[in-house]
This record gives sequence, structure tokens and C-alpha cells, in this order.
Amino acid sequence: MKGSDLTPFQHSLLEWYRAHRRALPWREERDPYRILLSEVLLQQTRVDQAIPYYHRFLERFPDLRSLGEADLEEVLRVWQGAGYYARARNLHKLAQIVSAEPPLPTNYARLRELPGLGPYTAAAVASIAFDEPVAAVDGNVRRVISRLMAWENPTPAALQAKAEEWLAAESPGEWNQAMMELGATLCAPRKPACRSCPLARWCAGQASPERYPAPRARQQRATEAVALVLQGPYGVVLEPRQGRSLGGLWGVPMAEGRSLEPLLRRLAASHGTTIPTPEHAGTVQHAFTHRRLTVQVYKSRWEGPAHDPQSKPLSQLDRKILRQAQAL
DNA sequence: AATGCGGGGAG
DNA sequence: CTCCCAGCATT
Repeated sequence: MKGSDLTPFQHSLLEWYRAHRRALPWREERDPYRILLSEVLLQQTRVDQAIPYYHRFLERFPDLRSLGEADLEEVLRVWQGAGYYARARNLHKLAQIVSAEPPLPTNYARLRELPGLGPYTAAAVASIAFDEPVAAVDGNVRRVISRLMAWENPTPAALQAKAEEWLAAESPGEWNQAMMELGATLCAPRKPACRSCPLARWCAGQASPERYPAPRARQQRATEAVALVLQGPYGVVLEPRQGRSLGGLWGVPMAEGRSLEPLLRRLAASHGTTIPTPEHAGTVQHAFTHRRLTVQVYKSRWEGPAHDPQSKPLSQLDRKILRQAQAL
């Protein structure tokens, strides 16, 4: 660890970072579990959005042991609202794996084998918590490198190679965070502050930074669904949600399409009774990344067994539906 | 290589 | 409204 080993390029960024870095909760300490949690929370999530969940999660699950011993449903309840619920399921599974064989792995290759830890998160934890010289390439770093190199459509392999080439191996955790911090603040997607950038003299894309990297083509398709809120003295009928992302959460009975009939048939069969004629309670719109969902919300009086929606982990969509039916 | 997955903030 | 964020798993 010698500052004199740094290239002028590396020195400029690290100097800038030490002077301008934001004081974030997980930067105040070196507990690997807390660093791991922060990195998982930050997957596709802005810093400001992740911070409240970071505190809430640690208050309930201060260490890997307490997390591994908890019920998945409670983990999801604490995660509720943060989105990408597979992250919580994977973190819970990770805690159970690690608790059986105590220490958290301390290198990239073994971290990479754990559920929910992909190339970015494994590299971030390995470098920040364990000082392993491996480059962490997230969306920020992708943009920073693309602009410095004037690359419009870089491949992940090219980005990783360039990131490794530039990595300040003496302080990899700090270097990785500096690259991300630059991308999150000055080298922003729109209106980058090139005049303040410590790397401007090395930047090939500075004349037209917004060209790099080229924006991704997307398509949004509209989908329709119907939901039925069965409410009565014992609460609301909730079903376990299926699927990788929403699995483990609960929700009101729903079906694709615009017709209520198939849903009514399914519910009548599963409950062994006919459903009282539903009344239309309104429409709920919900935006997913590649889909715009329009849900027709119906509700019926229901005297049978039900759940207390306050005690179940629900997605934001289901909370919207319950509010629309005035059941939350 | 393409797709699905949440939620929210900025322009 | 669109874009995209400290991505990952699956196909």
C-alpha cells in the first residue's frame, strides 16, 4: 500500500473521492454482513431508497445468525416495499447456508457461489469487506467507463477488463466505491458535471457524454387483470403468491384478462361454496418495468375464513388493490 | 442474448 | 410521460 504506486489517473479519482464521498451508513464500519446487506439492498436501487431499509433490516436482523433463524415470512415483511423480493429470499437462504458453516466466505469465487450474489455483488463485498483486488462493475461504472472510452455499446467482458486494468489494487474497496460514486454524482446519466470531474483530462467522451453508453431499447406492453377482494368479519381472503419474484408474499385472488368468471369458478371450487355477487370497486394501475397492468377490482362480502392483511407481507400492487376496495 | 422482476426519483 | 438505478436468475 503505497500512494506512490498510483497512476495520476488513479490518484485524481481517489483524491476526489476522499474529499467528496457521501457519508453513508455502511461506510462507517467494516462488518462484512452489513456490507453484504447494503450491496444486496443497492441492487437496482438508489442509495436514498435503500437507507431506510438498511436500518430497518439491521434492527430486526443484526447478524447472519438471527437472519438465518428467522422465518422467511418475517424476513419478507421487513423487506416489504423494497421490491425485488427474490433478494430477500436469497439473503435468507444465504444466511442459513452460512450459519451451518459459520464464517462468511472471504473471497470473490466463493462469495459468487452464494444465492443472490452475482458478479457485481460478489466483487463489491470481496473488495470492500475483504480487500480483494477485484473490480466491481455496476451501472455507474458501466457509464463511467463507457464515457472515458467513448464506447457506445460495450460488452460486459470489455467493461470488466477495463475496470480490472484501472483498479487501484492497493485499495480496491475504496477504488470501486470511488468509481461508483463518480457515476452516481458527477457522471450522471443526464447532465453530467464534466467541469467538476477529476477524470475529465482522460475522458474521450467528454464532448458528448450523453452518447455513451447508448440507451437500451425497451418495449412496454399493456396487460389486464381482475382481482377479487373478499372481505368480512375475519379479514380478507389472501393467497400465497407464486413465482420467483413475488413468491413468499401474499395477495388477493387475481386472474389475467378482463373477465371475472374464471376467477369466480376457481374460488368457488377451492372454497367449496359459491361466491356472493361481486361489486365493481374501481380500477388500479400498476407499472412494472416492462409491463403496464390494469386491474379491475371487485369486492364481495365474505363470512368465511380470512386473513388480517396487516400481518401478511404484501406487494405494493396488492396494497393498492386493498386500498381501492377500502379493505386496508 | 433476452426476459422478468419493484419501486421510486429526476427530467 | 420516459429513463434508469451499487443486478440476478432463468431460459
